[in-house]
Amino acid sequence: MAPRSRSKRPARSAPDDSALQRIAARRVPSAGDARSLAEVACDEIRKAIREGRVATGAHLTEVDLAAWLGMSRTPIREAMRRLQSEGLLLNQPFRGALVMRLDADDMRQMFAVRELLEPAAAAACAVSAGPAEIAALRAIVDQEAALLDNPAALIPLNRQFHDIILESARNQFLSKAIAGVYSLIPLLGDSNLLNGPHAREAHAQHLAIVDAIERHDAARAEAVAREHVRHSLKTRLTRIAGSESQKVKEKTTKTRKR
Amino acid sequence: MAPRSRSKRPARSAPDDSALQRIAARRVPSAGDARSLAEVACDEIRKAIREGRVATGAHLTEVDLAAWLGMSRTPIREAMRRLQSEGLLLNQPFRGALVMRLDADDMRQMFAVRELLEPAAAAACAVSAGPAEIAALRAIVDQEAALLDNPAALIPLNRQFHDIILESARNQFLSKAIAGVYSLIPLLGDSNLLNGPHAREAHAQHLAIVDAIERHDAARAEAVAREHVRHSLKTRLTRIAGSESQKVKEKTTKTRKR
DNA sequence: ATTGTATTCATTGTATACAATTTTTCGCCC
DNA sequence: GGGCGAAAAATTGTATACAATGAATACAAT
Repeated sequence: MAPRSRSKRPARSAPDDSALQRIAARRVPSAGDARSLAEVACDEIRKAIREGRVATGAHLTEVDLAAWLGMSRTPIREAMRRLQSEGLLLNQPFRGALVMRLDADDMRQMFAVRELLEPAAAAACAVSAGPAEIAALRAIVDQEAALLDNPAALIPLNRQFHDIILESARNQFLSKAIAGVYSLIPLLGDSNLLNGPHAREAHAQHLAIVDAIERHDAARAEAVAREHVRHSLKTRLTRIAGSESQKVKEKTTKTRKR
Repeated sequence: MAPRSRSKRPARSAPDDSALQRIAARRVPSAGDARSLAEVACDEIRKAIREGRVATGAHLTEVDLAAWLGMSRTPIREAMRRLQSEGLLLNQPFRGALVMRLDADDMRQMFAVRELLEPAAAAACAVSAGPAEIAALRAIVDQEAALLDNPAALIPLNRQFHDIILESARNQFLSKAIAGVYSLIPLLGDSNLLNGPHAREAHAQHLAIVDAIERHDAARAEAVAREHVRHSLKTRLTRIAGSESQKVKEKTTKTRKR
């Protein structure tokens, strides 16, 4: 037990100097950050899943992840438990955790729930949104209009848009239910917004939703939101059908690591 | 296959022989139980909340719970994290976790979500339920009819009824969304089924739902399920209004400290 | 060769020590 | 008496050692 004098959390002795580890440590120690390692681990694993660095169906164990992120098993355990309860990981007792994989049927189930919840949120928002919230929504849609050819910028805007609607709906249970579904969207692969025509239609629907909310027309907001969800599912299913033939060769280029 | 040590989790050196600890340890060691202490802690804390042994708004710390249940902080931490993500506990950094308290407005929000999800589940069940599932539902409703004056027996039946419908709906995301809401119902206090007249109406509605499901009449199942949720909210709100005057003396269960 | 059994391995569960950070308390000066 | 700051207490975060258990494997007997 050497009395190591570790000043701060960030720069631990990391024999593993992979890029991921450094990204994790770069969380600006100056500000009153104080993020726990468990949170860091959670975000890193989420990001790795979202970016496809760990394939769906991959086998993750506590020791592997601990070595990978340069921390002990304790925060890793906590992160894995959280990701399991979110549904991103599937616990396989004594055999590691699997990165959840969703097939087309799962996707349809997910969108069936979104089709229930998101229109209800839009309707509730139309009822209770104040001027500030409407202005915020309008601002986002305006930014979208200017960035229609920049999918990378569109994605966070889209998230903000839906977050504001959810907040304005003023129903914590509705928010939590939708959040539970949203957290699994990364498992579906790339965002629909990378598809130009889809992004334009989505933007038009966002605009129609904001218009309806501004007029406090709950029925209209609900209807457009429902159409928005349906359109999103349709695009995804089309993409799946289109990439069906390419699936085979993708297998070969998959993770060669570990 | 049992020539080896049959000792499950050998009674750890527990200087604390509180009643709760023994109850936790008495989880039939004969079967292939193998429940982790974290699960035990989770269930014990849930039960204590449900039975009102810890008041809503109470302050729980890791060390207190660890001493209470006779285990180390590690499994307690895991249990608390789970309960926090379920929404039963609210984390107050460095001040312990609060047992969440729901007011009448929270209750309305919760039931608004139930009114979205449960009718959808009933409708989906009406579409996809097979003979076995319909028979199971019918059996439960029959048992209910015989136990209308025994609320304690009615409560698990009610839970089974809704669980079967949820399973038959064959949508894991819908199930998870509803489960997320159900887990907070203990925070609302005693079950509505303790109220005789309500129990009878609820039973009649269950019967109507099963009839609709058996005829695969999704619209009817959905409508009755919606009415079922609304009725449940109405009963709860009436009870709150009625017990409003008694709230003062409930304060006595607070924890004494310092 | 197959099957039953013992051994080893991999993985997870739990306890404990310690570090870090926050809240609280207490003494001090004004 | 009331702010102010430092020490103390309380609480949580993290690492690590070890125990327990499921899975895998080697090996012997038939």
